[in-house]
Amino acid sequence: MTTRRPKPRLRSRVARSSDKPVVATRQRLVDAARELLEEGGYAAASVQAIADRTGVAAGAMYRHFPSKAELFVDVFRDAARRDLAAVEEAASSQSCIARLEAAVAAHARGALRHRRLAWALLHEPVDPLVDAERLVYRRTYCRNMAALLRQAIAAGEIPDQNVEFSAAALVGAIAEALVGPLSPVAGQMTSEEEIVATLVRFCRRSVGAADAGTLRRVPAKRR
Amino acid sequence: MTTRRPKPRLRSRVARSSDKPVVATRQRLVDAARELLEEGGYAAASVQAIADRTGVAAGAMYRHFPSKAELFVDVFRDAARRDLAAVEEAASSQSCIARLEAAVAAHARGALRHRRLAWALLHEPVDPLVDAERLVYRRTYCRNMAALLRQAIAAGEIPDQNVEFSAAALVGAIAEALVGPLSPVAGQMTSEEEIVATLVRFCRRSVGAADAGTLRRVPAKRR
DNA sequence: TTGACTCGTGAATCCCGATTCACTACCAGC
DNA sequence: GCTGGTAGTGAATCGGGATTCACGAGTCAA
Repeated sequence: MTTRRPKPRLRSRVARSSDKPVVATRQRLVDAARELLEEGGYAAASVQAIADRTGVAAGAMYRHFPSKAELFVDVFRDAARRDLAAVEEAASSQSCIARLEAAVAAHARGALRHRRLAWALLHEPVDPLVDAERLVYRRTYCRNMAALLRQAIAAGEIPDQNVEFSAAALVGAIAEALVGPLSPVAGQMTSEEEIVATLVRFCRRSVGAADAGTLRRVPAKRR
Repeated sequence: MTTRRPKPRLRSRVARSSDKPVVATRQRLVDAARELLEEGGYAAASVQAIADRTGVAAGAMYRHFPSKAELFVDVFRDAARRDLAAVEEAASSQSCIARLEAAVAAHARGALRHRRLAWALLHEPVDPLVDAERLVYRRTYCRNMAALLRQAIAAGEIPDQNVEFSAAALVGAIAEALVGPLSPVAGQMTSEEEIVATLVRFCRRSVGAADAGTLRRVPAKRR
């Protein structure tokens, strides 16, 4: 009943000299959680399961996170950071739509491996705490997309439109086409590249860019 | 300890003559569940809450459904039937894309009221039992959409494309743009009609139909 | 060596919502 | 008035997963 947990008070904490990967556990917990999320969604990621996979006891988690929810905040933050970085890096091409395409493709490729994780990242509801973190990711994702759209409009490569709306719709379309439970894709298409190509084509069209590769230049202007 | 619940054995059961709405309870349970789903998602729809709203005790639910999951199967089936009916009815116009537009618009309008419900219908994960029912709805929805696309292609109104894929992407785009948690829409746009119009425009474009209203006829053919 | 601190253990506990069940209330036909 | 059947009650029970905590063990610095 007395006050346990006597304020962690993080000292300078010189790195251990031992060879065992001491720093690991916290990260290993996050990794284990991510893996479980990927394999069976939030339901499969119980504290016990996470601890088991990490190779520690259930209670150990609470040495590193005040609650399960906080652990997942980290999981989300991690995964989102990676995804956003990949997408951003991809967006460094010539024309604006090319950048948009690259971003979509990068995101798609990431989502195609780790489908469930991508879905969990975007949709699966969890603790409010985690939801808040998810929202950050979503917002960023949409905002990036919207920025690309704005540039493309300014460059006259696509018609004027409500970029926020289009961005949201794009995110939805991507998520659904790629990771929707039994997205029709799975059975029909063979190569990942084919899927990505089809998706990119869809996105291009949806924002009003000229259709195939380089053909047909849109006159710009018009909503 | 003895065997309670002595096999219901449903007799012919002549309707009661009393004036009280006896038939109601079962349906009222379904309605209450739907309302709670709409208000606070699955988390808010506990057996207790449902029973409370219905005005009965928790145990009463089990007179009508073998489990909570089965109740929700009914909820989903109900809501999905309504939505699909509305969409189907709307799809009775002249041109194929007009039908597609009408379907999208009908669905959108339904989703705009009852946002959370729409989201739950499409995305929120629940018992496997309910999930199965949801899948039926989804499949039907995608299939309808795909059928409309196929017709439009045959009629030369939109370019050839992978209809399954486009259908899935459309469903995703719609869901996200309309009911995504804090879809960017909410703040920006005023009237429901404006939202619907924007969405329809987006969908038109994404499948490759000519852009605005009647302007610009697409030559058809090309992927 | 000792004290302070960190990492970890794992059984016990807590929490919370679904489910059960003994019992009551009403109704209909005999 | 009985009897069988259905609808409903609500407290008790169950189950599963998160969280706690008393108790090591290793490790540093004084």
